[in-house]
Amino acid sequence: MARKTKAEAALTRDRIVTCARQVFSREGVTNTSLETVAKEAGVTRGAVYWHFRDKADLFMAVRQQTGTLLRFDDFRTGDALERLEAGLQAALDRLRTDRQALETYEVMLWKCEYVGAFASVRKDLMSASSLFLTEVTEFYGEAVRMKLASADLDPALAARETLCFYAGLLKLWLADENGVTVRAEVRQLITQHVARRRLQKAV
Amino acid sequence: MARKTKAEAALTRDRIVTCARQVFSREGVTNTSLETVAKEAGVTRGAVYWHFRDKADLFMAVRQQTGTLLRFDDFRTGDALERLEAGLQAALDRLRTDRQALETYEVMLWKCEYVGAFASVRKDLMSASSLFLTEVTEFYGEAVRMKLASADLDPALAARETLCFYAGLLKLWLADENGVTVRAEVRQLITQHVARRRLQKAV
DNA sequence: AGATTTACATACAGACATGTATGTAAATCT
DNA sequence: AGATTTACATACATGTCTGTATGTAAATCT
Repeated sequence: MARKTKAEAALTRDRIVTCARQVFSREGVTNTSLETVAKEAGVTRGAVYWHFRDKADLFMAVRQQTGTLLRFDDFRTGDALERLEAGLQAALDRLRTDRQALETYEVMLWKCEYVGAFASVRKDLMSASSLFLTEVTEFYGEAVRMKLASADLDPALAARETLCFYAGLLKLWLADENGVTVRAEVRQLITQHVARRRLQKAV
Repeated sequence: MARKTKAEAALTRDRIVTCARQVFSREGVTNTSLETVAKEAGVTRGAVYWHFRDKADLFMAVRQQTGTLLRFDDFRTGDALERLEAGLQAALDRLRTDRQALETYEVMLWKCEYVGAFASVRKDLMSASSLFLTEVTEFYGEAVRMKLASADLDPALAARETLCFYAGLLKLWLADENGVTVRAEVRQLITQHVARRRLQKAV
């Protein structure tokens, strides 16, 4: 077949990744055949196997294309607890407004089996959790030092609770299609969660 | 083949369910073939198809065999917050001590794609979440009435936060094989989560 | 300008899973 | 005791997916 320009090839690759995400989210990772992805992208499996080693590799590309939801570095203003809340709110905001992010995370949390080649992805997720813990522990440490939070707040333990809260919130938010469980009140939920750690400000 | 007694047949069915759970947890639901399950159980696919319509049906049986983790009704002593905590602790205790429960929940949370015939299972899980909300909202309502918690604690909102916490805790606990993220401190985590809702008892 | 890659499409070979149809001997029913 | 189910095992028919091998015309390199 006629060889494509490097730029065209990059576009093809990107189309494959985008379509893979959509098919994954419709049919689940294990059930999607590379044939389906290829057709959706207007190419053949030849193109898919040219750009990616196998389905697991393609899955990694889907994750990378979307990137990470939570980026506390984006928030530099306000006290530690305000920055923590801003980061969490922004993550959930992105799910609400960015369809790509929504699809990717729905695949990761509800439509993927972490087995075989995908077991390593689960370890990745746990590494991300460890990073989360480090960052949030830092926030709580600062909050205690600045007297925003009670002196007997254990930063590491509180961070773990926040991690659980966040993980569960993501998972439930994605599944809560009619909004009755958590979707309608995400904002308040996050605000309240952080506020509960603040001194003298029971909610 | 020689017909089995009703009792023998029931044993066969149970063996199939047990083996299905193990294979699911090893290979993921989508990747397990009924042939593998059958072999593991010492029968042929004929037996599997006799007892179950298809893989989804078998999956339901696996869930039913294990039952539900969280049963607040088991705890009748203590105040509302104590009963809530006892329920949560018991659920995580069961994961720790009951291998069957552990396998089932690992399958449900990490090794199953909620797509196609399994989409309805996700709705089941969300229904269970609604029930959780009802029960926990009741606990918090009682806590407020009994002055265990601040009067401006919103029971419904607090219950949603607890739901997120619990969902995330389960998921992370199951993935945290080396215990660094949450497994080592589950007990404290739960205690702290509930305690934070109690008046005058910051942790 | 010629040599070499590249970016795919096409073709091939094999494995594997599913659902159903059929067979059968013993358990259960009447 | 005979008729009927039952609890499977066996056999069949079919579809689907994977990975690789090969072909090819145009980009890119020198």
